[in-house]
Amino acid sequence: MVKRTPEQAEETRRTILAAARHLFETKGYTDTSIAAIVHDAGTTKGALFYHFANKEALFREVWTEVQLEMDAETRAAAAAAISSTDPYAAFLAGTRVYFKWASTQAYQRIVLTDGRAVMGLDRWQENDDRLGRNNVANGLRYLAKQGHISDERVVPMSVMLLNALNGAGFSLSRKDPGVTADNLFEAFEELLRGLR
Amino acid sequence: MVKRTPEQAEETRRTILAAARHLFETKGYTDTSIAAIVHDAGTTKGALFYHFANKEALFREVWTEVQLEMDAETRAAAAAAISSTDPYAAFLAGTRVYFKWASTQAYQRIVLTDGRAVMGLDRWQENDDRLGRNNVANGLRYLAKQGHISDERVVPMSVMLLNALNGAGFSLSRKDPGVTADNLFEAFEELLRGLR
DNA sequence: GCCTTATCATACCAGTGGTATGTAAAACTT
DNA sequence: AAGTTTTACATACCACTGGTATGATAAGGC
Repeated sequence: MVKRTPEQAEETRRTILAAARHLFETKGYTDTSIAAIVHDAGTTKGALFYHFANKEALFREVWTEVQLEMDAETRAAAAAAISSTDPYAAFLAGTRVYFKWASTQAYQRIVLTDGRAVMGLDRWQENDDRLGRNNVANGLRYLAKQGHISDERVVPMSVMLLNALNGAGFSLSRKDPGVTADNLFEAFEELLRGLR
Repeated sequence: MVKRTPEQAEETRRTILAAARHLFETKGYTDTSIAAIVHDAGTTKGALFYHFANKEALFREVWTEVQLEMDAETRAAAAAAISSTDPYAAFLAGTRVYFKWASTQAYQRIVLTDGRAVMGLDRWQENDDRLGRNNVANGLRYLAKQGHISDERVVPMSVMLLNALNGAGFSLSRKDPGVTADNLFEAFEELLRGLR
């Protein structure tokens, strides 16, 4: 049997994506061969190259998948934490969830480490601006509207704060001595509240 | 002629390193083939694999070379800017030079982007801790000793600030609208002076 | 003057991402 | 219902890659 129903085709597509995601996460992009992916997925290269243009396109789909999951979770956390007493509350809740993601191997390898190297900087920016940084910028814009930080600081600050969180995630996962999720995030909070 | 004098051997080694550095900088690690390197260097694979264990080892030497140049320049700038009136002066002078490096294509591709992906996180950390982050940590330790920031903040802050600068470099080189080297660095300075 | 050894050059190899082609079943046409 | 087209793969193949094994030649020590 070679031809499947559309549902079956979607199924093999998802199977390939799942196998690729797992391998990209554990072994990295370059150390993951197409042969290994289709082996784990229980299919062949024919199926893979039918569903995806090439290895990089497959990676981009995995990358986007991870980013969308992160995005949804951080937005939800921020929305749920909106407070009338502390204008920083929603922003901090969102960043705390993002920080949790940035500490996972999946996010580090797929999104942060390999993502930049595999797709060029341009494509990475294009996607990351939309998903990652834009949320930070929106949060800062809200703080600016409340008068807590200055307007023209929003853009440069969003870049730096997002990257600060990425670095914090790396630091945590590498178990730097004397570093915990809590004291890292406290430091970040201090950084943020110090602004004017 | 196949055998050379030691000086000639060193020369070919340097030629290979230079060709590799140029290609890694302009085309990236994966899009640079060994064949292209030895072609540009005017030698053969035999010479390359005699002088370097493998492609990754060659890359690591290039990486270290770039990092050492950056390190020397930032240290010099910081040392030259030590001031009795402003305790932040030396630190800011050093970070300003680092920021300039972080805006160059060479540093972005070789050190920041490909570096993490090619050598694993472990090796990258190991080297980056020594060269990049350690300088930031030392600067912060100095500020802590003066009582401007708290001691236990030094480590987490050094991670976050270094990554903030990296991000700033990316942002600058991608020409984000309304972003200049000056206003980026002013934002960073504000971030730093906001600490206590 | 011989022998060892450093410094390459060349031929070769296994594995890689990617393509061309074959093929069977589903879906559409009439 | 039969025939045709198209989808969803499977298989065989290819150019190229990093890396290795082997060969060659001159330098340097004895």
